[in-house]
Amino acid sequence: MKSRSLSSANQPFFLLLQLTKQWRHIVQHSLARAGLNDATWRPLLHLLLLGDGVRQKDLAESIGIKGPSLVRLLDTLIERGLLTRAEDAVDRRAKQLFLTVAGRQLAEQIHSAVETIDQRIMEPFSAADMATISNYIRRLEDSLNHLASTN
Amino acid sequence: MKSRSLSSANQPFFLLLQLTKQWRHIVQHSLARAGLNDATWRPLLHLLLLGDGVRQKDLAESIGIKGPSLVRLLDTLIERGLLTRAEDAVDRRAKQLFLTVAGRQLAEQIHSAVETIDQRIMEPFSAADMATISNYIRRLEDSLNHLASTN
DNA sequence: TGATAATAGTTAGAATGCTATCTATATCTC
DNA sequence: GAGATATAGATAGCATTCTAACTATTATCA
Repeated sequence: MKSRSLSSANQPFFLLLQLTKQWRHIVQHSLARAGLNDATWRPLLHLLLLGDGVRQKDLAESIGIKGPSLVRLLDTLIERGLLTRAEDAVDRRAKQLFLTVAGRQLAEQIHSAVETIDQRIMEPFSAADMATISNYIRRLEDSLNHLASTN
Repeated sequence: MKSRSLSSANQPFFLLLQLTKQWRHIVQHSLARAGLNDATWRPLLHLLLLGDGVRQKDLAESIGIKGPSLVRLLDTLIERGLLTRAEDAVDRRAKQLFLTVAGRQLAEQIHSAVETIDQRIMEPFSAADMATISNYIRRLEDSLNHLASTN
């Protein structure tokens, strides 16, 4: 039995899957070298960017994960003294999140490390390239959303 | 404390992460509707495309996962009678993989479902768009590989 | 040719995501 | 304002991936 063409392996989404996997790998590696060797860096970074007092729901959405996935990560980070959970005075169902001093310091380091990586990766691309890429990503998003909504 | 700009959330890799997540979600959903509701579709599809007799190592690389991740998936698929593992006569460390009749039938269904999804997603894009996208993906790959190799 | 390296696959255990379900609180509608 | 519905977060359990360490076999080369 001869193998048929590997058509699907050349489809954009297959390649993008590989690409994003490698990007995460590089970030992990760089953070590990800076002594930040676990994967809870995303909540810290996004909390830094969103600002203190954000709710878990909004942090989860910013990171791109679901609420329950975030809970365990936060538990770990709180255990390590990097952030705190506090009841929201306005809505007692909700919790607000705050970086501790140590958490903020770490988040700054992460921010700088990730920014450096992204800059280095995008170095070979011109501003026009970047704009084109953003545009294609937006169009792909639209197409995916359309397909998802019409089933 | 005011929130600073959400710069990193607009970086291409963050967006690509979301994009690929959604793509996988759509594929899962479509396969589930066709009665193929588990996530072992990728080994079957890639085995179909690579052809019978492929080694586990090569299948893992084709899928984009590591060897140990594949082992359990294959165990499950073999248990369900969809494929078989056989010792390679030439290299007795290696195993060759073969689709059963049922496995091949299922793999054909998966192939057709995934192809349909990709076609529908890429429908709004011209051939020139596709070429441009492929080119950008290749350049991003190169840049990532370069960064990974030079640390 | 015999010691050392490398390679294919497996096993064990951890990390990180998900869905379904639960509790507590808030909002909406009649 | 009471009952129905919706929302924020937590918990439980499953799925998918990884790394590290192990076995068996093959390749290298001194």
